[in-house]
Amino acid sequence: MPRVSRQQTDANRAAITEAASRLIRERGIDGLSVADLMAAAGLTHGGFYGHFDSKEALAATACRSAFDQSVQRWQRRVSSASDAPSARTALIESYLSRPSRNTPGSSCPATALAGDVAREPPGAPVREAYRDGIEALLGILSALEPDEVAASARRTALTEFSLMVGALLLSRATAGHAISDEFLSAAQAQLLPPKRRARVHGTRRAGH
Amino acid sequence: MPRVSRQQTDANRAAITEAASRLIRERGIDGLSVADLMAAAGLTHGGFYGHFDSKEALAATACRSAFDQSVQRWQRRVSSASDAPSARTALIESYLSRPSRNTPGSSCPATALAGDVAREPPGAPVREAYRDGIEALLGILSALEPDEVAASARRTALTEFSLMVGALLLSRATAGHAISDEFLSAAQAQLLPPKRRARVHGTRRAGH
DNA sequence: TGTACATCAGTGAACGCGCGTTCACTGATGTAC
DNA sequence: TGTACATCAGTGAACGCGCGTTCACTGATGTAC
Repeated sequence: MPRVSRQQTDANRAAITEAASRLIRERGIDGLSVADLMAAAGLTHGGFYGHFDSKEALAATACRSAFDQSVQRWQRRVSSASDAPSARTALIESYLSRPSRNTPGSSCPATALAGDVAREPPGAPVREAYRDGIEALLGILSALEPDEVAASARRTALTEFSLMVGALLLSRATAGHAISDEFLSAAQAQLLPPKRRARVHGTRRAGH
Repeated sequence: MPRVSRQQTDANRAAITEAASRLIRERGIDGLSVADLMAAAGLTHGGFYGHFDSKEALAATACRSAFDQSVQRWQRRVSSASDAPSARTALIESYLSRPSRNTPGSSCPATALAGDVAREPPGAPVREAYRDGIEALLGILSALEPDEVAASARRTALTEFSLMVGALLLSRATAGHAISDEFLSAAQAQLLPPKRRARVHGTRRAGH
C-alpha cells in the first residue's frame, strides 16, 4: 500500500501532527517516541522521516499546533462572550478547572510543556514555537484586562498568566490530595471578582 | 577497593543523594541516568543498587533532599530577617531573580520538578515527597502573610506560591528573550510593595 | 481517452546506542576468639 | 593486643529493551505521450 495519493499524504501528515500535539502534552517531549506517535496516527514508524526532518523538528511543529488550538479556543470564547470581563471570567474558570487539570493532552501547552521547554538547549526549535505561543495567548488575555494603558495591561496579563500556569501545574503535581483542588480554587478566587466566581468542580469542558 | 568502611559507605550514599538532588532538578527524572549519577558521585554504576532499590526510589529520595535544602534555606532567611514582611520580601526577591532562573540545579524543586511530578503515575513515591515539600514551603510562606486568620493566610500563600512557580518556570521556558525577564519583574511588582521592590538583575545568590 | 512508466509515500528490518538492572567477583573491613 | 576469617560495598561486564534514525524495497499514484 505504498505511494499514497497527495491528498492522503496531507491527511497523514495532519494526523501525525495532531497525535503529536496531544501526546507531547501528555507525555512530554522525551516521553513521546516516534514509534508510538506513528502508531497513534495509524502508520508505521519508518514513514516518519518522510514528514519531518527529526524528532526535534516534530516537537516544534507539535508545540506550534497545540498553541494554535489554544489560541483558537481562546478566541472563540472571547467572540462568544458578551463583553471583555465575562470573556476573561470564562477563560479563567475553564483554565483553572478539574477537567483542565485531568486532561493535559487537550489542555494548554503553556502549562503542559513549560517544564520540558525550560530544559531544552538555547537554540532548540521548540523554544521559538513556545515563545510565539506564549505571546499569542498573552495578547488575547491582555486585551481583556480593564487597564487603560497597554503596558499596564501587559504587566497584568503576565502575572495573571503566571498564576494560572503555576496553579494548574501545581494542581497536577499534587493531584490525588486535597491541596490539588485548593490550588485551583485559590487562584480562581484571586483572579475573579467574588460575585462571578465559579466552583472548581464545575461542569465545563476540558481545555482552557 | 571494594568493602569500604561504614563511615565511607554513609558518605557515598550522601554523595549520591546530593548529586541526584542537583541533577534531577537540572535534567528531570527521566533525564538523569543511573550511570551519570554514580559518575557524578565518584562511583561506578553497579554500586547504585546497594544504596537504592530502584531509580524510582532514588527519585523520591532526591526530591525530598532537594526540598529539605529549600526549607532550610527559607528558614535561615526568615531567622535572619528583622520581621515577617522583610523576610517575605527577601524570599520573593531571591525566588524571582535571574540567578534563580539560571541555576535550576540549586533552585527550588517545586518549580524544577513540577512538570516531571505532574506526569508521574498516581502511586509514584516521588509524588508523596513532592507533596510533603510543597506543604512545608507553604507553611513557611503563610506564616509570613499579614492575614489574621490562618485559612486566609493559607489561601494567600497558595496563590502567591503559584504565581512564583509559574513566573519562574515561564521565565526559564522563555529564557533568551526579553519576555523572560518580564515574567520575573512583573511577578515581583505584583507581590512586593513598590517601595521595597528590587531589580530582577540584583546580585542575590542563586536559589530561593 | 488510453497506455507506459517514472515517481515516491509508506513498509518493516536493521543500525548503533544508552537505558535500568543483575550478578559473579574482589579484597578491605569488621568481628570472633 | 594479635590473628583468622566471614562479611559485604563497590567493580565492571553483561542482560534485554526501546530509542532515534537509516534504507532497500514495494506498488499505487500521477504524468508524459
